[in-house]
Amino acid sequence: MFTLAEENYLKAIFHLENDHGAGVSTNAIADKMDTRASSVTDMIQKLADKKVISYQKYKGASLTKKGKSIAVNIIRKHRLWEVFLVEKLDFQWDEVHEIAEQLEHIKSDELIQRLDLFLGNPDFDPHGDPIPDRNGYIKPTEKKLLSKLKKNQRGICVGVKESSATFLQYLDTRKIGIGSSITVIDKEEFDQSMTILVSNKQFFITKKIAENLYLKTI
Amino acid sequence: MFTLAEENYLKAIFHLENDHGAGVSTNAIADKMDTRASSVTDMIQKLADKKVISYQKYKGASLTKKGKSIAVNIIRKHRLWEVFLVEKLDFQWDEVHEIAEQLEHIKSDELIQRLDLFLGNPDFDPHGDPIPDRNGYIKPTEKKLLSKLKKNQRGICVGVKESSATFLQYLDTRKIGIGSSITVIDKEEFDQSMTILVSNKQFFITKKIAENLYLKTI
DNA sequence: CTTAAGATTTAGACAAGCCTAAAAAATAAA
DNA sequence: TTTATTTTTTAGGCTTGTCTAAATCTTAAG
Repeated sequence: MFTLAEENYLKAIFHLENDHGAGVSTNAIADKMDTRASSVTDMIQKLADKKVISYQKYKGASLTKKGKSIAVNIIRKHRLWEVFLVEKLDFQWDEVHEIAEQLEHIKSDELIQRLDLFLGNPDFDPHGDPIPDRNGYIKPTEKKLLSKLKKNQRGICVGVKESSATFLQYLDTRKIGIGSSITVIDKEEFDQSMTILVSNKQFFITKKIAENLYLKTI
Repeated sequence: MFTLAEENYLKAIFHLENDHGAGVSTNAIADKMDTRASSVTDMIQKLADKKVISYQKYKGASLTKKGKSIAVNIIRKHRLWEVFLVEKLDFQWDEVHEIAEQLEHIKSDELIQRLDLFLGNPDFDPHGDPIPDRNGYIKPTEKKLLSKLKKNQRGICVGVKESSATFLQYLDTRKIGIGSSITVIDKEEFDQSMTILVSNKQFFITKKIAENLYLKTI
């Protein structure tokens, strides 16, 4: 059995490997977990002893099969709970992350199986992230960052990369959500900023925003 | 904010005070928490510092107003989650206690308020225990232990005192649940055992069973 | 190739919660 | 009321997960 702290480290390492390729540095983990590098070293040594990551001094860490399976299961729980909070309890999509961070650590396979059924076996969470199935399989989705689109291309918003409350609220005020159609009206070479069209309104967005919106191009 | 361990101590002290009157002994808490008396001493000193219990060396502990309010809130959460598990996820009443022990520590007032609404503001949990309202108010219920009934008296089962899985499963096999009509056919002076009638079947039950079933007499 | 900068690890400390063993206080028994 | 028993507390230690400061390794620069 794994402690809350261990589970959080595994989850963080999973996300880091997913975003920036295998082999995660101590500092990268410390950054993500908002803790000190020395604390990370302690923990990854423990996780290596438990065979959930492979690790060599000074060479970074990466999840073993077992570690990945644990991490994916936590993510599955997190995303299912988010669906519950939004679909059943009428929370807004920017309010659910923190609560799901707690709920994801509840230990009961039966509970998650039943929750999944109760929610109708959803494929995506409220932010468009895919929900791993019971075996840890994550359906691959072809999605592209808005920042990769060129002038005049368009797509449907299928997810967000960041899911901080502030970013989601930013999107809300501009009526951008999962399913929104987005067209690139103009793109500035210099700073990668864009003018986009969303439901007949034009918005100016920075590179940072465009790098956190996933689209399915059409 | 209170840690998981602190919350569990407060809950235990609340239940002990409820069952056996104010002023709870160190050993009683150690027993309930399945821990050592010395650990209890450590913790109640800490809780006293935090003003959630009043405590004098060698004299036992009792909850302050603040401590009681925290304990009742945890119990409220526990019971609401139990309703959710049984009503929405189709768990059996003997399967929910352990999961609710985890869920009761999730921190979000908004969550509980919405959960309460989603469940239709239930008054009782699946074991017949009253659910405290948002202000910590527990509706007083007139209920009597089956063990207090005399020969030929009858009542409706409104709750169980114990809610261990083994006891609840014992009741299930005899088709005894919330709402069952129970009549005392015979009561043995010597050992307080009883013969009872439940839905046209007679059962022999020991004193211990009778002391864990709450009835509303009619 | 040698040094400086940056990343990582080690060493030592601390708080929370638990433990065992021993001391002290309270209670029951003689 | 004095002794024996039980209860409770203290003392000291252990683990988990964190920290700071110092040491060590890696890498980038000259």
